[in-house]
Amino acid sequence: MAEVEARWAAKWADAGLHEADPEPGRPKFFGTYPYSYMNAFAHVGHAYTMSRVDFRARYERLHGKNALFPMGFHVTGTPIVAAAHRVAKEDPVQLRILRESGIPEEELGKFADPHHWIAYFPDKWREDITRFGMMIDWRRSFITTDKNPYYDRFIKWQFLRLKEKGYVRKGRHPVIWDPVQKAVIGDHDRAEGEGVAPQEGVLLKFPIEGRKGHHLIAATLRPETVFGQTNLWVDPSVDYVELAMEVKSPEGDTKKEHWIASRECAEKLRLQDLGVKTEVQSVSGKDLVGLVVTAPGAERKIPVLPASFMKTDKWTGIVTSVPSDAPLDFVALQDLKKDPAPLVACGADPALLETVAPIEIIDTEELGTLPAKAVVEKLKIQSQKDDERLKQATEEVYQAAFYKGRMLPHCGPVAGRPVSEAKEAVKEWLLAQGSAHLMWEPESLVVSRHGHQAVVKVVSDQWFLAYGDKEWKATTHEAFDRMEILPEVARKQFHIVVDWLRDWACTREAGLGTRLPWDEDWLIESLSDSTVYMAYYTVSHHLERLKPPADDLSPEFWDHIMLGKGDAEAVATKAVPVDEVKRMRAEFDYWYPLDFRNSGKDLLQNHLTFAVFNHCALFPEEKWMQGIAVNGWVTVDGEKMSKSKGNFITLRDAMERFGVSETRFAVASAGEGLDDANFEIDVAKSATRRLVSWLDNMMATWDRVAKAEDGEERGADRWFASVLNRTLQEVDGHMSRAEYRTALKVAYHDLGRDWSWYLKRTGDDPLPSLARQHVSAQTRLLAVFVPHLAEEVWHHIDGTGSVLDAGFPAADPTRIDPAAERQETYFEGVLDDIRNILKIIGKEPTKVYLYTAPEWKRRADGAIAAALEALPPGERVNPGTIIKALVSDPELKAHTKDVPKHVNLALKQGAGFLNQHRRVAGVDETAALKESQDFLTREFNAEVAVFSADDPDKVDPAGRAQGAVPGRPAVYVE
RNA sequence: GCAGGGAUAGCCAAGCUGGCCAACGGCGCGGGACUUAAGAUCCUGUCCUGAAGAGGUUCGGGGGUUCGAAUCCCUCUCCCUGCACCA
Repeated sequence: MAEVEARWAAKWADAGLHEADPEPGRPKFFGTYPYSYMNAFAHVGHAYTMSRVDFRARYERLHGKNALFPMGFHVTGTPIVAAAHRVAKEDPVQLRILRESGIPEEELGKFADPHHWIAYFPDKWREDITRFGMMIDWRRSFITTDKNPYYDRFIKWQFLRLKEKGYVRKGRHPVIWDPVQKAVIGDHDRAEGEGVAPQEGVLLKFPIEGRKGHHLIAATLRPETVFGQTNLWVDPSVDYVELAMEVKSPEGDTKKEHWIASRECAEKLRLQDLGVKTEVQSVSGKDLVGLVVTAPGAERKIPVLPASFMKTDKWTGIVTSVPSDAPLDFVALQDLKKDPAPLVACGADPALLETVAPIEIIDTEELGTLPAKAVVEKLKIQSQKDDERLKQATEEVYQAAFYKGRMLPHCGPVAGRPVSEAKEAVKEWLLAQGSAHLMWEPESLVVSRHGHQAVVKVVSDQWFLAYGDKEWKATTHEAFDRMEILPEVARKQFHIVVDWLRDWACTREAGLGTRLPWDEDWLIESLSDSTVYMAYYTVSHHLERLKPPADDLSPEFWDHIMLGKGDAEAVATKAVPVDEVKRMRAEFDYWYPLDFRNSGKDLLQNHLTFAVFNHCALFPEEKWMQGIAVNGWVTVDGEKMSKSKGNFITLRDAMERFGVSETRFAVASAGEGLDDANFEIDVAKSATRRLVSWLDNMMATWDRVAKAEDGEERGADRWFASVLNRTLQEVDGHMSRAEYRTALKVAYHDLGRDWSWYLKRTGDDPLPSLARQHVSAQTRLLAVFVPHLAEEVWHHIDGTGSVLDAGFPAADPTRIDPAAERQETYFEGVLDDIRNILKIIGKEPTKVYLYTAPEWKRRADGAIAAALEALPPGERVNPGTIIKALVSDPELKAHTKDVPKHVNLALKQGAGFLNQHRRVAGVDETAALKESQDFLTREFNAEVAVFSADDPDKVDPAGRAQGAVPGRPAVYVE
């Protein structure tokens, strides 16, 4: 088989079979796979997803379309650069990853250079994918970033135009930041805290009594609880700092203030651009204890008390205390009241404590109005050091308060409102008063690969794609409504994503990429430079051929190619003359819009949605994307693929181990729809003998029937003709809905089984014309899945052209014959009955007698069925009425005695009766069985006699014939 | 928590516009044929009972609608995925 595959792969390459050029007037199909990131080899997951496009492209081509499937390679972003950097530093983990993917030891060093990655992996991908038989037009391939000046110009054009339309905007944006390296820490650069995002807290300012303009600051995640503040906590053993600030007021002007917070906090305030001017002095925590401050929101005087539970590197190092709703505050306060020594040690008056007590602010229903107290008592928390249980308690209080709680009447502007609303409202209210600011902190600990604890920096000149824009969203919704989405359930998901998508930070400081045309300090981020590049495929091969200076590709050039704006003459250059400009414009216009894009479901909420947004923004409606298909992850034998489990299979491994066609077969069988697909090793392994025997059988069958003439048509022939033609219709439907696994099941497994049954039924004597149709049709169906083998068979039976251009096997609807199929189903039912009897009596038969039902029962059943069908819904049959009607039928007069019994038997089956009656409609049971007598004799190795119960000469040693009913002949074996 | 999707026989997995469903198909397992043998292949069986084609109990738990429910409704339990600035 490997020989067949290699031979055809070479021939296809020579003939340029997979290259597609515009053919005006011929319908086209343009399908794409989102180019993969080039930091590793292709694995079976990639193979699964790209095979969806390959199958579809082949299917469309069989249907006569001019099908284009191009593929590029993505290198934008930081991972390659970061990985190369790690190689340079001889990071053992990184080196092991490369070694394990099969890179020879002596070449490892080359990977210290990012450029080696972007040269090496695209080559390997192309090799693997070509061998895998993907129908790709490689002339159009390219890589991203400024390493490809043409693509670079294209992306610049895209961003320039997006900006003009107001879709690229500048704004502030929090990022996870390494304060020592002074760099953003992406997920892949983290030693700890993968997936952790910045979290917004509300920074509260507490004016110190008697010191105008001086504030202690504390942060809270629950601004709605400000009404319950009773005190502040500071750590007496810590040195805080006093900062001179220039703070933005809500009105927009700046105000000079002094803030006191932890030393670590000061750095964060700087990074977050909150207005730090200078550090005035260091302030001992001890000196802060005993001060009186005004609690913002509550506008109440509260004391500053000592505690030791807070960490100076979290938020401000000062904590506002709400003992009613914060278990930790409650416990700390309890402890301090029990033993005021720490307070006294700071020289403060223990009398301060007298006025401090929890204040009810929220009715949580299940936990009452003092939820912290309730939970602390419930969990029996004794100490403020009991971290584990305090965390649990806090979580429990929050759940109860946020989702079920209501603010009590004295809570100012939010009195009576649900906590879930109050939270946001209080935040806005405090901000508007100027008594609060926003501050960010990582949700949980993040440590960079350099070993530094991350903080949050607010980038102030960050560029965004305005996916939050209402009108843009509306247009995008419209596009999704019109698109073909497979599977259909994904459409709802897309609409949801469009709704919740916010502005997207689209620029980065580091990595590879295209520079923002108007602000060259910034690089366009990888999910943003890949949204409309499918359009670039339509001309990339021309640019590679002409090799113009990159400057020829002005924004106006792209306007003309992509949008048809302006004159070809105006954008033509020496290297790109007018006729070439026209050619490219025409080619874009021919292939666009994109008909189909297939990706894994992980890209649903970012890349795929972005792509539709951007198409809507840049292109006129008729060039919007037409179709998207989404597929699930790939598991191997039901387990998630992972290097550590040792079940990670690259595409080249798979082809090496199982073979090309086998891999394609297993990948097609792996799954469909949004559920995870399962690549089964056994399926891949056993595919060899399956496919070899398929190939041999097709060839042999063809040779046998190629020139033979048809004899008389038999029931089995009509049956198989019907099944075959119905199958062709079904497969067409499944393919069009991207149900490739089902398509393969029906086209290969089911049809193959039916064909075997047909051969068996006819004693290996198929009708030659039908056999020819079968071989020809199944070969063309399988050209989608195992093209090399199908090509081999096709060449054998036809010899001209590729199977890809042989046309999708059309069903002949006139050959679909439900009666013939009913007859076969009937016959199989009889077979089952006989087998069942033999199984129960447990002996080998020597003679089998079959008696079909007498005519009068058939007539009676017709009347019963009619009566049942005429029955108004909800009413029960009255057997008496039917019996009366039947006995008055002159045709049934002779059987008056047997009618009641028959009717009762029939009605006892309930709904089953009607089904069975319909199943044998139009079947001549006696003829059907007689025709199959030879078959039955072979099958049971016994003499088989068929009689009608009406036959006066029947042989009926056991008197069974009377038991025959229509559809269920009586059986007697001896 | 929010959003979306699930729960089917030993496992995987169809069905889910209500009746043709004891429930497609695959794997696994039993029996048989072939073979010196193993493997492969083919046939056959695989919820329980049954010496005549039958009956009984099943499609996460509970309740309901209906002549009839794996399929519709309610409810409970459990599971998966996403909640982003990362390719």
